[in-house]
Amino acid sequence: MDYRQDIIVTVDIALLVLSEGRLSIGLLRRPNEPFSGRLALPGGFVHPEEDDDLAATAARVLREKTGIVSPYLEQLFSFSGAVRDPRGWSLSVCYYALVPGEVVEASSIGEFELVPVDGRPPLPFDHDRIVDAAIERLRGKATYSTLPAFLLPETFTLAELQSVYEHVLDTKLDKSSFRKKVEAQGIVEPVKGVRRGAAHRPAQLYRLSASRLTEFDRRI
Amino acid sequence: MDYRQDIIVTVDIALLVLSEGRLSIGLLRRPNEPFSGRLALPGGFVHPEEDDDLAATAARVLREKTGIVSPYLEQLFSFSGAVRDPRGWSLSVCYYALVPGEVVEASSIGEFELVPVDGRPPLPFDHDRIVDAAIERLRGKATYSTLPAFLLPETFTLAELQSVYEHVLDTKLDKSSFRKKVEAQGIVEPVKGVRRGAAHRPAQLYRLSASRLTEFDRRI
DNA sequence: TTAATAGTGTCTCTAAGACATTATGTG
DNA sequence: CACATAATGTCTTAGAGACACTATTAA
Repeated sequence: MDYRQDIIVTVDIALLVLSEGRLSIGLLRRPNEPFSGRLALPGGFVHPEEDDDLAATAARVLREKTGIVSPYLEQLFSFSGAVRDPRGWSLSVCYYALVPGEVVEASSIGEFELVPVDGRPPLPFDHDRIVDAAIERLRGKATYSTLPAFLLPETFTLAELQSVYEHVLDTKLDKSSFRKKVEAQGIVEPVKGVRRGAAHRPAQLYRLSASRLTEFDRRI
Repeated sequence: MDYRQDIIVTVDIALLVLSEGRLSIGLLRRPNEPFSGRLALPGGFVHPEEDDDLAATAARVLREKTGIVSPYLEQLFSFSGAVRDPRGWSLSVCYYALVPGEVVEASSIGEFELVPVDGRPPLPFDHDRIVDAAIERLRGKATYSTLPAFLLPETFTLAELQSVYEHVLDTKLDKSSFRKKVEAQGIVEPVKGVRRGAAHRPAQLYRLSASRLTEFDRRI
């Protein structure tokens, strides 16, 4: 029995970066049809012989198309249907990646562009829905996890950490409350070194206590 | 160009029900190979001609295989890889459904079985991972949304609502605090009628203010 | 010294938790 | 009436928010 179906299976990746204080998305100019020449999310086909699973596909596609190895790559959602791709009934398993700005600047290649998510050009396929879903996921998890910290380099100051939460949640947070929360949840630990250079008291550097995502204590 | 790939695309559904006070999963005895005769999640192939998208596939498969039309059906995760299905490299887009016990009893058909999630038999494929992911999703959302209420019939008492949260979260909640929370979030509204029959004061009946999932106010 | 941000302390207010009290039905 | 659960109130405590105050650097 032949189980092959007429479904196009792809992986697309929403690469989120904080660039110049704005939440931005990584886009590539498409070299081929459909939508040749348009900016779109990096994506590609699954290579069953090469990829153990779709997470491997996502990491490979991101690496091959942008040169980036992301410290945070999570499955977002699978988008599907008859009309989202002009080639036919398609299924795109989408991932989102959070990357420090420094990583993008160090390893970006070719036709790669960072565009602020607000004010981005309309994207082909249903890529706008994908970007919106990625932002919503990031926002949602930001209230109860260390997720936004993955937009920062490995060490950071508490002011930088607060700032990234503020940008992601699009709100101002109180410095004292934020620090008390961070302290209570034990999500960061100080490292040797301070950030100096400005005309004020230097700031202690920290890193995440756990290298992977941690969720805050929650109760109903 | 032929975009067909050697990937088996299926949809599987984790049907969660509160049955006799225990969180349970709906299983079907498989009529065909692989794993013929074993209890497994309801699942099926995508029918591109018939299904607008995978959500439609999920609803159709659930209806055809169990007779159930679920009031809550949400995409869970896509599981993939070379080894999870003996037929080859496969991709299963999984959904989870929450259904009131009454709906299952009214419309179940054939070889359908409800099994408590604790103490279920080992499931074929990677269906145990899928069930675990569904429970984890339900638990996670229970702390900040009305999700557990979809395990109840349309009208319910506050004691029943509290009980379903307690079963899902596997914890005891304080009656007074729970009611204050429910009141503050405005997630339910009273309907005409009370639940009587026991030797004590009758309980007011309520329903969800919004027919769809609502999330509680959260802050970092 | 001044300006700027780092870092901490204090007060208030909201809400969760523990637990008591009143309300209202059935047997 | 007895008794069970519904429904509400009270007190305590934890934490968020607002904001003041001290600390430490570069210019």
